[in-house]
Amino acid sequence: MKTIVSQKLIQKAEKLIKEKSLSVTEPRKNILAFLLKNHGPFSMEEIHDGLGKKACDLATVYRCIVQFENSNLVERRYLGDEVLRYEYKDTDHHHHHIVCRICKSVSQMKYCFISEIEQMIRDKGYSDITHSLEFFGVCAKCNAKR
Amino acid sequence: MKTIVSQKLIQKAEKLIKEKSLSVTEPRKNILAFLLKNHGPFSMEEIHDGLGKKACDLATVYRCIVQFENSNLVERRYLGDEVLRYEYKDTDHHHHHIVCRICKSVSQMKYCFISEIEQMIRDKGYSDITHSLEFFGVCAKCNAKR
DNA sequence: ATAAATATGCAAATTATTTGCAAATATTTT
DNA sequence: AAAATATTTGCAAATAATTTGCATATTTAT
Repeated sequence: MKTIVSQKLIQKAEKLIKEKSLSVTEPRKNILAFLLKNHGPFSMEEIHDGLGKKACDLATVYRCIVQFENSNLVERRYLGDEVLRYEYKDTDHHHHHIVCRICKSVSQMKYCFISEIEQMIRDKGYSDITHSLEFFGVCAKCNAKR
Repeated sequence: MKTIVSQKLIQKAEKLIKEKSLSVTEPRKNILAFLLKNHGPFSMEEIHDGLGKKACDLATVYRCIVQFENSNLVERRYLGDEVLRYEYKDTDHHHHHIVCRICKSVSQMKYCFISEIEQMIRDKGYSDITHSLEFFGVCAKCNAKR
């Protein structure tokens, strides 16, 4: 997945990083540009590999991704195996994934109601469909405390 | 979360293990009985601790849980942190979870459409609600091969 | 341009998970 | 019911994933 990232994407990455008032460094620009170009989601290693000759240390990938996550630039995905993966969080394009249990291919899907979604997935030729759905929020007790 | 597990639950666990034609061992009975009694989901460590004096080796918990998962007795949950958790898979009670981002409390929820669900969660006093939804299946390409 | 603050690379530490193997337990066969 | 076979367990060691300390390099603020 080593891909050449255009100057344009590097600039967009830079802009996004600045908007979150993080310092703009080479590794951060490269990592974010990579995620802008390639949808993913990717594991830490895959991101590291994907940077190719621009590679920074793997520890730096970990540190950058954690920061991007905190800044809401990146979101973490869990796809059923034990690996956590990360992708650029485009606020305008909320979506979910269809993961093949066998070949692990990942394709994207627009959001809609569950049963319609499952039908859609079936229409795409998938079988044995299951899903994982979890909600996160701040509970009443914690809301009362703040 | 050390709880006394009744003889009844041990027997139910035994029955379930037999039905999957796995050999019935003390650690397996105890682990499954614990999951029958306590909803969870729990991490490997939490399960291990939960067994209390009946504790087997932590490695055994790992091995048993993997087998239960393969046999569809247990399902794995990802709740947004980096820990994988496991719970008894009751085929009659498909459900999802609401996880508090702050206190990490977990409560259960019956399945329904997303927007209705989110309203329901809001009604329970949660705020800042997000969710994670992924689908898994066998893709058309892989289906063609088998 | 310089000073202060922050991030990086590298190596080492930590943590989570898996594995090999001998002993123990469970299942199957007689 | 006992013996033979197969499977599982505990323990310790290995592996893999993630995090950390710290000196150096880079970035931002002055």
